[in-house]
Amino acid sequence: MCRNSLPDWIAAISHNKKNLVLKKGQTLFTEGDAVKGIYFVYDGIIKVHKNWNKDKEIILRFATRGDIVGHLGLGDGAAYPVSATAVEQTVLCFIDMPFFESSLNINGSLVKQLMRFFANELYQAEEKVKNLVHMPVKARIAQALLRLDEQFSTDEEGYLGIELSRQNLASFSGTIYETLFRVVNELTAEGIIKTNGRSMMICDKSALEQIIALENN
Amino acid sequence: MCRNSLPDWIAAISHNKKNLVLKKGQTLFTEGDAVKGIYFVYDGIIKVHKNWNKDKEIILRFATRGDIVGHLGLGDGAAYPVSATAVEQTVLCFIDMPFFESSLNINGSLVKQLMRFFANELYQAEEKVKNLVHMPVKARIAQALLRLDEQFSTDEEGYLGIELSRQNLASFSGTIYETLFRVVNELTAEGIIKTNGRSMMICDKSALEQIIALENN
DNA sequence: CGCATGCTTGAGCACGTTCAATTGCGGTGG
DNA sequence: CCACCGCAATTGAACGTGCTCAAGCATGCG
Repeated sequence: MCRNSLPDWIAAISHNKKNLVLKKGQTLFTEGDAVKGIYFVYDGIIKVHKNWNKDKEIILRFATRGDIVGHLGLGDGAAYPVSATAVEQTVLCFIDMPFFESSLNINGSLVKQLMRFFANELYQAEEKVKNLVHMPVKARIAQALLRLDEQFSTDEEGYLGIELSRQNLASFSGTIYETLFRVVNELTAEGIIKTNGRSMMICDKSALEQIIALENN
Repeated sequence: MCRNSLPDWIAAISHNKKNLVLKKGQTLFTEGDAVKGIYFVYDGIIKVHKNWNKDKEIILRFATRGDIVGHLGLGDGAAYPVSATAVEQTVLCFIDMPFFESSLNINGSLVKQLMRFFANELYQAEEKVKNLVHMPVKARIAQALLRLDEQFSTDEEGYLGIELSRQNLASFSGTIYETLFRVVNELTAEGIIKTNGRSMMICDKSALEQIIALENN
């Protein structure tokens, strides 16, 4: 269903494995950590990000219920090339690599699903590359908001189902705190989004799409 | 061997399929084209790129002998999200999707290799995302040169085994023609690279690495 | 009550892009 | 053989976006 979920097979694999609970802000693994296995998110939100310079990071994606994390460990590298941190309290299950590999050997359909999943992830990543090169900040932020809107359903009032600090939103948009601020202010002033202190609400989705479209002519 | 090659299995699949020859500059497919199958490069170089605005593009990667092209068609989209164009004369073989899918069903090892390949591609793409966000142009160009150096072996004099127009190099570095120009001039003046009109030569690899390292502190 | 920490805003600056003008060169036709 | 044209290479100057830095507020906690 969601492009990022492998609902059934992984669930089947993982159902008798031990669960893991991460509190908000806790980190699951960090760039450079040795690959031990992969993780399957039952509930909550994990951000997958890359750091440099202590207070600079770029958030590549959010993993939520039904998503997997750490799958880059399936590549040739012996270490994770990304970090994973809980954005809110998250329950996940750890599948050690030997077990996972043997599941892959037994279950051909799982591998195919996984391959397809990777293909979609790659698509997303390359789209992001393109956007970073040719879109101005405001459009990137608009895009980021729309992606959040797709991925996280909204509550009854219409607020996004993810509570993201501005810092995180900035990192997800590929910009810095202050810049994100001014743009969010703009968008709020224009009546396109609003915030209730906790989360955000997109009031005018087509306005966001239009901001993005300006660059794609 | 090379992270981007699937030497044996695909070769086995493809050995009785019809070959295809593309002249320099010819395009294999364009963003939005319906996915018909995937391609396997026997010889030559294909650039995989995304376009917008007629004369603006970003080159995501180069596919060369042993690489596959069009594999994003394996994702959920019905259309290629990228374009593919020959940088020099290229021989490749087309494998239609039904045939390829059935090969995947028969040959579990192939799927696993492919999955691993995707994982590595994803790693590369995410690395690129990071670099675009936090590196200044000069460092990105240095990085681009090093990647070319890795991927394309050098001739007896030490020149890169790829003849890339400056326009292409700019697109690969995520910048524009003029900017690339000035930086290439700088690098030449500093004695780090040189050019013989056809191709380029990296004279001082560690100097390039140092330019990149300045940003990663 | 005072210090610390994070939010907010302002001003300046730098990098890289844009635009335009000039040069160089190869091909073509007179 | 020279003159002209066209296109790509090259350079210069100016502009704008978005980042940096730092000061002003607010909020919280000892």
